[in-house]
Formats: sequence, structure tokens, C-alpha cells
Amino acid sequence: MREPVQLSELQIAILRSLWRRGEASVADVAQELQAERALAHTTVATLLTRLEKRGVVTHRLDGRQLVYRALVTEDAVRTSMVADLLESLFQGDAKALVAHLVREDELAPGDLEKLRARLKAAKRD
Amino acid sequence: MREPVQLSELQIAILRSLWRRGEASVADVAQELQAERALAHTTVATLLTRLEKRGVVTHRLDGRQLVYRALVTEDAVRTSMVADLLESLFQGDAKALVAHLVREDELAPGDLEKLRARLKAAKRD
DNA sequence: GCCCATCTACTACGGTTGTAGTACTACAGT
DNA sequence: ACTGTAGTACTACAACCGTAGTAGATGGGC
Repeated sequence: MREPVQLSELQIAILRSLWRRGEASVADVAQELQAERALAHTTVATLLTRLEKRGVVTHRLDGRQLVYRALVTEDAVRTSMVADLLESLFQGDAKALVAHLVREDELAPGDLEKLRARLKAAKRD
Repeated sequence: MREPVQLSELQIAILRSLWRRGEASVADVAQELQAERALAHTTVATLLTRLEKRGVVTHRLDGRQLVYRALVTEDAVRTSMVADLLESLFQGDAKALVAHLVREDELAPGDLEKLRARLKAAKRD
């Protein structure tokens, strides 16, 4: 799974469930998604099967239940998807993206200072 | 065009062309994309027609040629797509996204300082 | 006035996505 | 042993995407 991963919002939602729990049955995922999105059990099963065909998740058998596990880390997906967004909408200029975040009030200028300090500290390890 | 806009990479590439030039014929767009992506003239025409059906672009007639113009600003697309990415991959936490950028070396910690200064200055207007 | 080049409109096709029903299987309780 | 329940596998279908060919219209050059 070194290849670029592009996933839809729903696919990511499913993966989030797997990431959080480590492993999850179809029912687990369906239930967790229930709140934001009421999908039929079979729908979730289909989605997971497809993700497995793409090599993004895998499963083991627990009794008669399939228990799924992600094969991509959240970080790998982030990296790949952020890179793509950056490329297509910001000409690869990360500073432009951050500026955008601030302008859209997703981020306060003060956050930048806090982040800088925190990241510098983290780097010392 | 206040609604959320989700666009594929190729669709954005086409829009980029329109944004840069203001207006562009099918041939213009096709030629500009030539470098990264050699698409048939008709392919580009199809793409533009579809974008028009979605209300993302519009056209006027110049002789026999269709001249297209974007109906969404680059900023609107950025806002909508960044928000979605933020939501699905960073739980809406913009700071986490910036931290990710630094960790992935898309951004140097020093850039944060420069940005803060620049944005603060911009705000004074 | 005729023909070629150009341009659009329409059609097509394979792939993916979101969505779910149906059919089959196996287990659990009576 | 029988039946309901829960679970999976398979099939389906409409929409959309990337891709492009074909047909038809039109304007420019000779």
C-alpha cells in the first residue's frame, strides 16, 4: 500500500471506523455510521467488499462474521489526499493552503505561533 | 453557486484554465491541458458540457465557437473542498492539518512564523 | 460554387459509486 | 427436527466519470 490512495467521503468514513476500532465487523461499522448515515447492512457489506478488492482493507473470519481491518494507515491516506488537493487547488504551495485556512477562519493566526512552538519541541526528539 | 462544490482532479484542471484566462474556448483549454494530459478535443468539449449542466461553468457563442467561463470562483472551490477534506480526515481540526503539512515537509516551521506576520499585516486593512 | 478544415451535438462504453434487494447458509432456541 | 434470525455472496441499477468516435453544420480558400 505505497500507492496513492484516493477515497470518497463515504469510503473514508468507513475506514475511520476501522482505524478507531482496529477491527470491526460489518455490523459494527454500520452501527457506527448510523448517526450520520443510515445505510442498509448489505450496503456497508458491499462497500467493504469493494474496498477489499482494491486492497485497502482485509478481513478475517470470526464464526460466520467477517471482521475487517484497514490495510492503509490514516496517515497514508492523509498524505496522499492532502498532496492531491494541494496540487490541484494550490499549485502545491502549502503556505497558500494555510493562508486560506486562516482567511476562512478555520485557524486563528495565534494558532500558528502555538503550532510552531509545539512542532519545534516535537522535533527535538 | 453557494452550494458545496466537489470536483475531480480533471475537472479542476479545466477550471484552472478558465480561472487563469477568464474565458476560454474548448481549443484553448485542450491546448493548455496538452502538456499534462493529451485529451481529444471532443473529450474536453464533453467535460465542459457536463460542467455546464452542473452549473459550474457557462458559455457564450463567439462565431461558431463556444467560449466558456467559470461560474464558481477558485476560492469557493477551495473553501468547499478544503472543508470536506478537513472534515473527513482531520475531524475538522485545521491545526491537525497544518501539523500534518509540517510533518510531511510540505511546510517548514519557519514558514508558520512568516505567515503569521504576513496575515496579521493583511488583517490591518 | 465546391471542398476541406473546424467545431459542436450526440452517442457510446467501460469503470466506479452509492444504494439495496434476493438468495442462500448456518446457528440458536423450542 | 423446524423455524426464525443474522450473516454473507451475488446481482442490479441509476448516476457520474474519463474517454472518444461519428455525424452534421459552417465558414474560408480557391
